[in-house]
Amino acid sequence: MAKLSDIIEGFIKEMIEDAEDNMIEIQRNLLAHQFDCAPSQINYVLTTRFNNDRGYIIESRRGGGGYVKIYKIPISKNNHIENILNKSIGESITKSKAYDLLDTFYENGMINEREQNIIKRALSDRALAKIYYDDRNKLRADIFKEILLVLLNE
Amino acid sequence: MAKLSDIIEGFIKEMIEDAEDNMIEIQRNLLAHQFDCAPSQINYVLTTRFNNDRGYIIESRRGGGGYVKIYKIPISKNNHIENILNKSIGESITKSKAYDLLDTFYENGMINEREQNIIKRALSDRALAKIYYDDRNKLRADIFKEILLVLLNE
DNA sequence: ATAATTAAAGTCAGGAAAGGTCAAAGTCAA
DNA sequence: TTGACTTTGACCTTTCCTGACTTTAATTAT
Repeated sequence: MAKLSDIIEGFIKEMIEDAEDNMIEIQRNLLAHQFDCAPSQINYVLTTRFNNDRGYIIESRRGGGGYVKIYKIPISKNNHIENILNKSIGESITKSKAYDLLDTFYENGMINEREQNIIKRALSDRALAKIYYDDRNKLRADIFKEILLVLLNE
Repeated sequence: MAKLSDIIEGFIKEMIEDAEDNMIEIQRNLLAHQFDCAPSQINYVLTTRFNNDRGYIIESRRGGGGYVKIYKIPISKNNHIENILNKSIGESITKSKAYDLLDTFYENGMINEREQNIIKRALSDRALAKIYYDDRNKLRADIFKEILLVLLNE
């Protein structure tokens, strides 16, 4: 008996395959109703199956006319970066390692100076100062991977 | 099903585009009647879509012969960012408010699309998912402010 | 002139329609 | 039988839209 989450995952993936632009828009409650499950299970599927490690970006809005958009980022250009995403960054990354990677990206012409500055600021200890040291590197990894998907896109 | 408020927003923006002096004058009740909605919905659209942060100024008069004037004001980059830094962000900022500001930056040519996407990813709920909801907006404000400093110095 | 009437626009609380969070309970394989 | 993964439900937040009530200004009647 395949697990429901797997079925929903497959269903969403098919929808994305069929879409022209690697993006779909769903309504959480509607989908939950189709699969006769709790709406929050849709969130579970999204966070476990459509996360940034797997190359997906999610955007959503609440309120009347709300929606959930799922983008699949095509990563073909450079598997070098794919490795970085999964191996060099992983669960956790220090500031200096992150900055090193960004320097490399800059030298390779993947990002310009201004982009480099923006990303460094976003990952800086100052920006993340409120987070306890133990958790900071994990958070930094999350933010970095999310940003990388933008750089990888196309 | 596009939301009515979005449709009204688009309609007003087109009117402003077509105007020579970046200013239009409307009548609230008339517009409400055109779109078959409550007059107060026009106010809702004005306050959510044509506010200061987005670079608009509203001026109106009640009573017979009343009117609503909407001005689009040209915003100078540094001034605008400083205002945002001082007034609109503060200790804490929601995702949707931050995204809204970024949309305005983009529309005014202060950032390009890729920069917009990078910053949106960095401030997304996904990137900050590990942080408990209550603290997330505070962290988002910290990161956003750091990033804005980069945009200021160029 | 003053008062009454009419014609605007503004405010605000609240309902409805979405999606989000988190912890507890359930399931299942090793 | 324990630990990882799944499922659920109670509660929360955001966004949209409306209607009753208020305020202000112009017009008309006295």
